[in-house]
Amino acid sequence: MQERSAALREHILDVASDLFYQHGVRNVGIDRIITESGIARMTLYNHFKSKDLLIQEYLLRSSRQWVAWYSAKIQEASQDPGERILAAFDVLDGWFRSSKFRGCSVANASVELADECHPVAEVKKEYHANLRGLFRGLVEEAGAGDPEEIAEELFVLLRGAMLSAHLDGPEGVAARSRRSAERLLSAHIPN
Amino acid sequence: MQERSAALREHILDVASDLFYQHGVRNVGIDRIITESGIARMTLYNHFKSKDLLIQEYLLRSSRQWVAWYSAKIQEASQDPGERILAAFDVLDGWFRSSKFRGCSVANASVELADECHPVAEVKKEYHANLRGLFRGLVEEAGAGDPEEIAEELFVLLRGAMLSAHLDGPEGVAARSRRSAERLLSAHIPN
DNA sequence: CAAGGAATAGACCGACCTGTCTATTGGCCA
DNA sequence: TGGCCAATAGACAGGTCGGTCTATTCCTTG
Repeated sequence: MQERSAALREHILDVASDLFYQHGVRNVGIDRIITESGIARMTLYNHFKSKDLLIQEYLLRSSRQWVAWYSAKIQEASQDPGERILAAFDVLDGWFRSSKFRGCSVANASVELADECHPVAEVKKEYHANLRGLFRGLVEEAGAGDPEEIAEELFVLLRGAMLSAHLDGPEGVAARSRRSAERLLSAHIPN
Repeated sequence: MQERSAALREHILDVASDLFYQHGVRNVGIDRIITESGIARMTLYNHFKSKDLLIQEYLLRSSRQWVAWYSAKIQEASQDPGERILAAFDVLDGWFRSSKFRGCSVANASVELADECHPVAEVKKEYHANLRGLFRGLVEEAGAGDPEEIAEELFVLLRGAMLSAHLDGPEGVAARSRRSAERLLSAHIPN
């Protein structure tokens, strides 16, 4: 039965992901992951070749999961395309306020692993492409003037909001970013 | 003559600041600072009690210098209060494009030193207060509707722009953030 | 039951880290 | 010239890190 082995691998990745996100990839050592997941050292190294690759897998999974969650939240928030864009910022509030929130996993890891671009760079690329695509889709649906431009402006706004909520706390950040988005859009759709 | 000692201290702080900003505070060890500044180990520890305090002093100095530079650049960019706010984003372009640019030193260090809030927290507080004050002053001068709200929105925009330029490169980021600011303001001052 | 593969505990290695200590050298002032 | 303090080079300690190796135990399947 190799399900057990696969489940164990998932468990390790779960524990590592929590620790990496909560304390940063550089502040969490292999020993801690081993201890908290209750497995043997060699079990980890049998499933993951190195810490760097473990980090890469953590980032890949968490970023994809987040984009999927974010996209779904937006979709179910509203049917109106214009409202959907604004909902993309309302939706952040709950996330920002959750005790687990600690900013963007990809951005954090990119900052922590400044020099060694190896594992993070690819994930960052895919993640940002997906997120940009999501925003572009929303803007195109809403039929605003220049989708590329508006989507990019909203993307920068999202980044600022995530960083602000991380560094200063969640209070009012999501609501304010929604108002910003509102104003950006109203300037783009002048009717 | 204690000038020599003070100058040496400045030199160490200069070298350490460059390294910390360029590669991250966690990715630069004491040994590297010693080697690249050409001083003895004990000289460093005679001037700075610990690496954490050296980091704190680096952040304090660099953040104050940056706010002073940013403020001056904005002041000299335009006399018109409304234009000045927009100039606050134009001005970023040169900085983003400089080869030394690697994002916001305070934000980076805050992410790197996630758990140990000791040295960074105070600096972060002062830095953000100064920057918020700067924006509030600009908005108040321009006489827009709700200075607190607008300044805060612009602040989030600035953060997003700095992070974007850091992670994705400088191309177009400053110009786009200026357009965003333009739209935010035009929505606030509807005349 | 027997065999084989995976998980286990833990010793171990070399590298790196911050910080301390010592013994020596060099420059400034009385 | 003699004395004082700071800077120097480098050894050293204690800790953490990522990663390897081994010997043992457990579980599943034939």
